[in-house]
Amino acid sequence: MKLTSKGRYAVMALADLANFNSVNPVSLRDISLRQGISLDFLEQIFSKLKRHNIVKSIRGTNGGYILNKDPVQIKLANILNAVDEEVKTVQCKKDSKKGCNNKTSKCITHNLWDELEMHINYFFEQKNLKDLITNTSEGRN
Amino acid sequence: MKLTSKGRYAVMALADLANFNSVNPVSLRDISLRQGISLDFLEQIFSKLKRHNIVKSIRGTNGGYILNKDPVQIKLANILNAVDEEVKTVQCKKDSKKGCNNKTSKCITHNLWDELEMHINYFFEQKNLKDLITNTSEGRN
DNA sequence: TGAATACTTGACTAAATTACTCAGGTATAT
DNA sequence: ATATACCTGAGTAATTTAGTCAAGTATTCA
Ligand code: FES
Ligand code: FES
Repeated sequence: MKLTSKGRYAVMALADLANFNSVNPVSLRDISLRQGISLDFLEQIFSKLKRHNIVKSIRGTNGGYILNKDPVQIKLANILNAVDEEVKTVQCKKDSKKGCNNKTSKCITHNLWDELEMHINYFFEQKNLKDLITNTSEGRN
Repeated sequence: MKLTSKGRYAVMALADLANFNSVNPVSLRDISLRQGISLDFLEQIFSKLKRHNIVKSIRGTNGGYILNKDPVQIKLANILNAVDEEVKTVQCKKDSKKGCNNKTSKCITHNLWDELEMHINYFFEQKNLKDLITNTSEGRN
């Protein structure tokens, strides 16, 4: 049960972006250098974040990305969903009547895993980017 | 962020075992057939469960496994820990001072992931095998 | 205008992990 | 004796992850 780099990097990069939340766009190159994340990988990630309207892009010299919404409105759930990081606790198909290993009904543990999934998703729904900025006690806002 | 088969199967198999919680041991062959899990894979899993004193084994004809404790005392956390399914939300070393990507300090998202890890582990601490047997109605204390 | 910057896109690949299988063995009941 | 069923370690195919690589396009500024 672990978080992928893609998901972690997406949040990390957006936290960086939120921290430098000035009028000026922030280039991926800067984020790459500050956070030690591969530029090419960041590009993949931001392409998805843009498609999900979490960031806006500005091309050309002095271009970069800026947040498309107020940090408080960007939930962790939105970010992770954008980069296809999904919480998956069961093997069986969600909408199918079949259970694990193609059995004809849902198994005895199915409800448990559903509960777990909800439990985790609740966390992602509660937390937003703003929480990440103000939590650092860096005294900046 | 997903649960591995090993972890899911371990819980599934123990739930099966708890359901047939008679005086007689339950063979892995039976569990394999009932739950559709590979026998060889089950043997790997039960070897670990036994090493962690979650089950007891009885060899020979009519042998099998029985629970080593009352189902209410077997927490999900114990089971998952036994089969090496660990919750891992960060990349950085837990006890090191270094952060992600070998940076000199913990990154801005570190606390968030720690919180998430605690949030998930809390779930695993709360739930036990008994919850899985007497389930059906959401009798959460 | 032209060079530099920085976003855009898709394909590709090495490394790691997962989910097993396989090939032996040992203990016990009948 | 034989069948049953636990026990152990090594090996391996399939999948996923974590990127890289290559070839663009748009914008700014000197
Ligand atoms: S987890 Fe859904 S049927 Fe087993
Ligand atoms: S998650 Fe621990 S330093 Fe980034």
